[in-house]
Amino acid sequence: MNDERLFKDTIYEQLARIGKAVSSPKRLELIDILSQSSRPVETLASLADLSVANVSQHLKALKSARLVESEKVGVQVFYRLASPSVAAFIRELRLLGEERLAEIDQLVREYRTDTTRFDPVDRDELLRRVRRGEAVVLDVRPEEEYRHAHVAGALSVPLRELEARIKDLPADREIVAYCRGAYCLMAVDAVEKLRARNFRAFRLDLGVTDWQALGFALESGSATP
Amino acid sequence: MNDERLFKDTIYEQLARIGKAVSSPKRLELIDILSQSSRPVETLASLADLSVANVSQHLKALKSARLVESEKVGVQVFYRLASPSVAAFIRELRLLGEERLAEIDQLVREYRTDTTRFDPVDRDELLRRVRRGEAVVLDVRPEEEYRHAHVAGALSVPLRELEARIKDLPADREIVAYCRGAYCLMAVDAVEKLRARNFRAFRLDLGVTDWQALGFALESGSATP
DNA sequence: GCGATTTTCAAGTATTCTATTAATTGCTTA
DNA sequence: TAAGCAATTAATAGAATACTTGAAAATCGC
Repeated sequence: MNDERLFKDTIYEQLARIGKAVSSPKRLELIDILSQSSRPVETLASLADLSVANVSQHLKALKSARLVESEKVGVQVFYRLASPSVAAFIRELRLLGEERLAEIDQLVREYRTDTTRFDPVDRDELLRRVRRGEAVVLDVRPEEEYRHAHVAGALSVPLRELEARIKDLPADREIVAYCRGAYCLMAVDAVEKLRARNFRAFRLDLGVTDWQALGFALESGSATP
Repeated sequence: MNDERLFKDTIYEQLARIGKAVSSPKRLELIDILSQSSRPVETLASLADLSVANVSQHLKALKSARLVESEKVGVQVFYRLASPSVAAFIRELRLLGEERLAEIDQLVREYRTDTTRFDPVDRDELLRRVRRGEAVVLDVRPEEEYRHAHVAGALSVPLRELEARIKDLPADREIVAYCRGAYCLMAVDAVEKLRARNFRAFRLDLGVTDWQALGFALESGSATP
C-alpha cells in the first residue's frame, strides 16, 4: 500500500469517528440537549429517557470523538459541547435530513397539530420585523437554557411562568416567541396562550443555533429585571 | 411511551441514518470523490481501492440515506451527490474534524512534505488578490472534474499536461493553483513545477466546495479555448 | 469517613459491518 | 435476438461492534 492510500485511509478513518459518534439516535438527542445548555449526567438521563449508566456510555463515545467535554461542578459532572462548531454541525445534519429525508417532513407534518403553521405572516417577514426592532422576542425555554445562551435582547419568560407574567408583556407590540427549535412545541403553546389574551403573537421555529446562523447575536447570562 | 418521546425517537432515528451513512471511512471517501465529479461504479472502485461489488454495497448504503443518486448512461451507472448540500455537509464534517481531532492535524503535518506551506503569502492575502483579479486561478485537476464544476474564471490545466502547456501561461502574472482540497497534493506539484520555471505561483489548499463556501462562484462545462 | 454522583465492569444479547466470490440481472449494441 | 458488459444481489463468514443493564467501584465535596 502506497503512502497516499495510507494517508487517505487514516484521514477518513479519523473523520469517520465523528460520523460514528452521530450515528446513534440517542447521541444525537444528547447533543441537541447539550446545545441548549450544559447539564449533569443525571439530568441528561432523565431528559433523554435513558439510564444513568447508559448515558454515561454514550457521553464517553461523544467525548472520545471530542464532541463534548465535561467538568466537575460540586458533586456533579456537567457536560457541554466541546465547541459551538458542534452545534453548527448538528444543525447542518438536521438541515440535510430535512432536505433529503422525506420521512422527517412527513413526521413533522403529522405531529404538528398547532395552529401557528397557518400563520399569514411568513418567517422572512417576522425576521425582518425583529431586525427592525418592531417585535419583542420572547424566549420561552426554562430559564437555565436562556441563561446559557439566548438571542440578544430577548425576554426570558419560561412557558411555565407565562400565565403569571403575561400582564407584564407589552400589549401594543408584536411578540415573536421561540424555544428550542423546529421540533419543540413550547413556543406554539406560548403563542396560543398569548393570542387567547389578544396579543399579536407569532412563533418562529428556530433554536438559538438557527438564530445565530441567520446572523443574530447571542448573549448569555440572566435577564436584567 | 408518550407522543413526544415517540416523535423524538423517530426524528433522531431518521437523522441517525445520515450519521450511519457517514460513519464509514470508505463511504466518506466515496462522497469526496463524488463531490469532484460524477462517476461510474467501476471508476469509483478503482479510485477508492475497493472491489466493484463492495463499492456497490457502499453506494447502496449512501443511496438509502439519500445522499447519492444514480443514473444509467449508456452501459454504465453514474453516481452523483444527491444535492450540493451533501458536499457542504461533508465539508462541515471535515472542518469539525480538523478543529477537534488533533490526530488529523498531526497526520497532515507529517504527510505534507511540500514547500508551499512555508509560503510567505497567506491564504487571506491570496484570496484578496484573486478577488481583485490580480492573480490567474489554475485548476490542475483532471479535465473531467474541471468540467463538472470549477471556480468561475479558472483555467483548466490538468497536472499531467502542465509541462506541455506551461508556455501558454502568463509569465507576468501571479498564478494561484488549486486541486481537490486540503488533502490533495496536485496543486503542490504544480506550484513546484511552475516555480522551477520562474513563475510566481502559489497554492491554495481549497477544493471547489471550499471556494464556494468562501463566496466564489462556480461554473461548469469545458474551458473556452 | 459519609453520601451523592458518576464511571467502570462484566455480561449477555443482538446486531451490524465489511469484504469476497459467485451468480444474476438488465442494458446496449452488434 | 444474442452476445457482452456493467452493476447488483446473494450467500457467506468472521470479525467486530453496539446497546443496555445491574452491580461494584471510584471520585470528590463536605
